[in-house]
Amino acid sequence: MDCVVFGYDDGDLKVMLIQRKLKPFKGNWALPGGSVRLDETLDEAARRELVEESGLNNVYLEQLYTVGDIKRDPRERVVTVAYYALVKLVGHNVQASTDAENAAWFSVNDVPKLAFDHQRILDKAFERLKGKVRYEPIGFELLPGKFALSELQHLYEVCLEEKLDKRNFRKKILGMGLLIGTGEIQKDVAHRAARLYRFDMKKYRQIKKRGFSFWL
Amino acid sequence: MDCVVFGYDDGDLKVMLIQRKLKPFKGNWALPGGSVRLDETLDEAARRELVEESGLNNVYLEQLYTVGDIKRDPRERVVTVAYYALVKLVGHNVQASTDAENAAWFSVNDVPKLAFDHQRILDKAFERLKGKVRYEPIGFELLPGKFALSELQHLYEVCLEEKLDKRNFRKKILGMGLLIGTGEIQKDVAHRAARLYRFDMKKYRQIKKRGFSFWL
DNA sequence: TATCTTTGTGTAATATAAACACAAAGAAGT
DNA sequence: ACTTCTTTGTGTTTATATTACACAAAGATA
Repeated sequence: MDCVVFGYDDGDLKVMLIQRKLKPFKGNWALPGGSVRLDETLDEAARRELVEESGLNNVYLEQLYTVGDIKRDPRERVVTVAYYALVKLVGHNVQASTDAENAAWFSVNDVPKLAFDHQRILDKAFERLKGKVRYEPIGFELLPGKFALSELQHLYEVCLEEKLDKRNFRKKILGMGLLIGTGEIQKDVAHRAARLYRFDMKKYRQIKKRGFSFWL
Repeated sequence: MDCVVFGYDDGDLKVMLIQRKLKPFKGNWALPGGSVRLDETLDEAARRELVEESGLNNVYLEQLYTVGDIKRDPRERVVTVAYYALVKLVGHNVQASTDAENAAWFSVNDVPKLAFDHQRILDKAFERLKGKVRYEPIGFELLPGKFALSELQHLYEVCLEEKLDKRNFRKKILGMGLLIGTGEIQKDVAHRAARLYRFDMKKYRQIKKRGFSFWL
């Protein structure tokens, strides 16, 4: 079980990596992961690992795919189920390192050489995120509960690797009626403060049942 | 490893099932599947199973997801990687049964009670097919090499579970420039014979690289 | 020759997406 | 107090894509 943990911080999409302390690829950076216990489902295992390695609870988690190439682990044949997670870095004050393991966040576009086939898994996870962020409102999982529209737009630009038009973006996202103005505004910014919104997940789930589809 | 094998025949989307000869769920219908050997990748295992159980070679095959619920097999904890396959039933004259196993094709909308959690897997596979058929040209994997536009449209209607407008469908699919008229027409039909087309996979792969995206 | 089913074709109306610029808020510096 | 700077917030026009819709002719059958 391996997990690609994405976070968004400082206007940049990050991924959490840990430095291996054990033999194959010792010292290399790798995706956090572990073994699935006999008394837990795959999803439970992924969630447990996430708590153990990052202290993060209650995050968006989704199965990615399963890799079973014969030589992916030099020692023996290892099949791994890969997951990816989206976590709210800002404000959550994540301790990236637990267990005395060396863990850190890297920009997805500037990742060191990874152990095993973890780069391939990371690529696949990013691709999935890129595809899914358009038709499911998962981008919000990476932002704090309250955010400015410009932050949301920038997140989308990073995930999609493409520039978006400000007015069209706002028209579309506000037109869906899923953002609620909190009445609050940004603080401690060196320019005009933007209004803060939150995503109305409850409403989304309701209208989704009635055939609404998110699209950006 | 389990595999959801879809076929399209008689204007209907079918799925291949085998009747279990062994203990848990003996006599019940189930998805074809088997164990992954130590010297083969997951994809190879799926392909091998497919040949063994249906004689089918060279089919579209894709990993679906991995299920690891604790009690899905009453005997012990079994994790299975589910695949789905799209096969050209018409003309290929598939022997659905090999191995003295009892195998048969069922309409996806009229499936008997399945062993294990196979109904869930089937549902998930159908959902994936439904989603993917719109943005990847995988529908053609279910049709014979040469087909009439009305057949293609009907296949899409079955996969998407929605009626399509004939003129708009033809406009769009022909407009992509990926169908080649073979010059041939239908034979042995009790009405005006339709022109036959084939899908230009080579061209698709080329223009896909240049950013073209299939959409229906 | 009449009947039946299915093919093959175009246009107008509507909806969606894309392109585009500027005034005002508010913090920082002078 | 004033100027400068960065960022917010807002509509309209144009182009493109999607939807809705009907009928003549092909060819098999009786």
